[in-house]
Amino acid sequence: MPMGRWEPNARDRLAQAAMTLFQEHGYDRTTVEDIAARAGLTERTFFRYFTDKKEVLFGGSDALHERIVTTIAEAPQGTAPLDAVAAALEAMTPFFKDRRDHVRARQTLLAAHAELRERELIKLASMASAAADTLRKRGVTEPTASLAAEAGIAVFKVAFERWLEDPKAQDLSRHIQLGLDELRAVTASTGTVPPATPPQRPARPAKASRR
Amino acid sequence: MPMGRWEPNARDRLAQAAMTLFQEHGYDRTTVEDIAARAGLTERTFFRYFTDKKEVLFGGSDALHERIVTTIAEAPQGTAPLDAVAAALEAMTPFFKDRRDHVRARQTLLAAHAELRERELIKLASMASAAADTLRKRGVTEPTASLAAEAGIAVFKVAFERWLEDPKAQDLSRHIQLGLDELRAVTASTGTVPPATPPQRPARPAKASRR
DNA sequence: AGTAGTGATGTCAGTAGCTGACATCAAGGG
DNA sequence: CCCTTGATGTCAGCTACTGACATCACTACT
Repeated sequence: MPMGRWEPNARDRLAQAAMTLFQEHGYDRTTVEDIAARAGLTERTFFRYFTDKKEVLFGGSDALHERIVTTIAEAPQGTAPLDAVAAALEAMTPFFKDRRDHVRARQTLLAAHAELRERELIKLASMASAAADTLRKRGVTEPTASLAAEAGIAVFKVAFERWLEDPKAQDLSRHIQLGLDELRAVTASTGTVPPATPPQRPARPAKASRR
Repeated sequence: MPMGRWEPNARDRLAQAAMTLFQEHGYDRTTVEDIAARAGLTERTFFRYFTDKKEVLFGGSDALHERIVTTIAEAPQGTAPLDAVAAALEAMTPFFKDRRDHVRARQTLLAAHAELRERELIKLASMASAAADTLRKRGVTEPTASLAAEAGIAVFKVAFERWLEDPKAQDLSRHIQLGLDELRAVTASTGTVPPATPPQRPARPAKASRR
């Protein structure tokens, strides 16, 4: 069984080399050439696999993207938009399960580099947009589709962050559920008519005010 | 009254020069040197005012940021989190009023350049984060604060987009109001129980490759 | 077998975004 | 009148990224 002319999995090798070097020497003190060299390739080849130096940290995002779309597309007839989105968020969790440490290391990098956070945000936005598209194909109209999708991503962002920090290490899935509940609570009973009964959590007892 | 040694408003001149050149020749065929030259300055000086070539398109964002924070901080005691955020969104609208054409031209640029959209997204995220901080100072706990803030930004994104496309040219303010209402509708009455009546017909699950 | 094609990679040269270090020079204060 | 200061200019350099072209093992077809 002759091996190919080149070592296989160039893409993965590059991604791994990058992650290692970023952690060892920091993001900006690692040049693309360094990464390529460590993977046994050249800079030019790196840019054939990744459009960007940043992109090397976002390998799994296509798979996530697809998972979201198919999950929403396959939701049972009559599922409410936000429930379809919730199902999609749920369907994302396996990608992170048992990888909390790895994910956390990645987040540390993102926290230190705005350019990387920018990339993360546009990936999330692109997922929201795809989710909205899919909802629209199911007959959901605007602005409902976009709002359900964007709200879902908002929940995911918050849940994800809390999952990473959770000392009790509860499932991401659990945090998503909590986030959704909290979103419903936050949007319920507000607007022009204040609730008769104060919600929960009065840090400072205050008189009800209207707007 | 002798003028200063240099023409005043270097920053504004740079921003204007950039906008003009971007529209005339496109974003990436305009070099920073071009921009600086048109403003009667040098490339080096450009980078003293803007960290980035991209940043030159995001001049007003600090003012917006501040407006959000102060509006939330000054909301009456007892205002529900989402209502405080809604007030902040409302307070942003004057920045755009009567500038729809200019804003639209800017959006055209963003639409064509992912790097610019990334920057826009991180600005919005930073506003959400600031809004959440301010809510927290008012005694709102996590994850309520973050969710209210992120949901608010989600509403703003959708409202903003619809405002730009609205053939009836209704106020941004109006679109925000509609967005908030729709958000409340989307999050209400959902959860585990789907509605009895199915919505409209979905399109056939089609093969679509994104990205 | 011989040959032509294909695909992943390498080589090279060039552009432009961005930075650090240092120079300049008018305005204002003492 | 000198000294400081702040906005700008000059210069050199790094590196992310791109286009054009070369290479060369492997494949497929004749």
